Amino acid sequence: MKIEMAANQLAELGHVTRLEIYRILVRAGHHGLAVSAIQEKLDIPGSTLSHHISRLVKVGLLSQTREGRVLRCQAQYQELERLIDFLSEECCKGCD
Amino acid sequence: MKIEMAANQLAELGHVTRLEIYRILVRAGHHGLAVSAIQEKLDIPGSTLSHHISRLVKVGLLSQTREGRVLRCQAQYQELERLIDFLSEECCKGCD
DNA sequence: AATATATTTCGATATTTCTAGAAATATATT
DNA sequence: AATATATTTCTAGAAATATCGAAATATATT
Repeated sequence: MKIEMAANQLAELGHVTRLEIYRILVRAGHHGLAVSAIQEKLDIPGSTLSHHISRLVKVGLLSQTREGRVLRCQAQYQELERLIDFLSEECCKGCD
Repeated sequence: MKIEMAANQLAELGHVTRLEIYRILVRAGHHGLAVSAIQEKLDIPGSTLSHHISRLVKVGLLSQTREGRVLRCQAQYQELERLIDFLSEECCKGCD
């Protein structure tokens, strides 16, 4: 993973509301949750929620699939894995 | 780990220069590196470097120890571990 | 086609962050 | 004490981000 990509993903996770959204979806499993279900859990305006979700989608941490009127959001687990691998890479290579 | 703490740490890592600093120190091992050594690797003004380092220190991802005129910076590995644990926690609890 | 539901886009304001030069501080050396 | 080295703090302008109401869009239902 390129460092710019890692920094972008970390920055998006580095906001309490977005991290809450992300964690809810990580816990929810591959099937994910509808935007409306997330909104019920968080109690924030739709426009704000939509803004945060779209940022997480943009950096690849979430995906969305439409089911009729409902948009379902899913955590992209393999991206989290790649990000964690990046952070751990060559950890302590020059340890004493 | 509280979510506010995790978000703060992620936000600080979510900046290319800071992530570079942090990765250099993660690779460097427990002994760490002097601020001046980091500056040589990155080629940025001292004030900018100092600003970024102090932000990483503030959220506990780095520590600093003075050795005479030199300030040595170290990655706080256990904080990274805690952060990664937070991100992975209850991962896919409701998987289908 | 009209209406209802779900979600996003727009727009505007408030706040935060980034950057780096200049000045200040801390320690070491002479 | 004077000077040199290492690093931080101060400052301020530019850029980015956060928030949310209003309007727009997409789909479903009647």
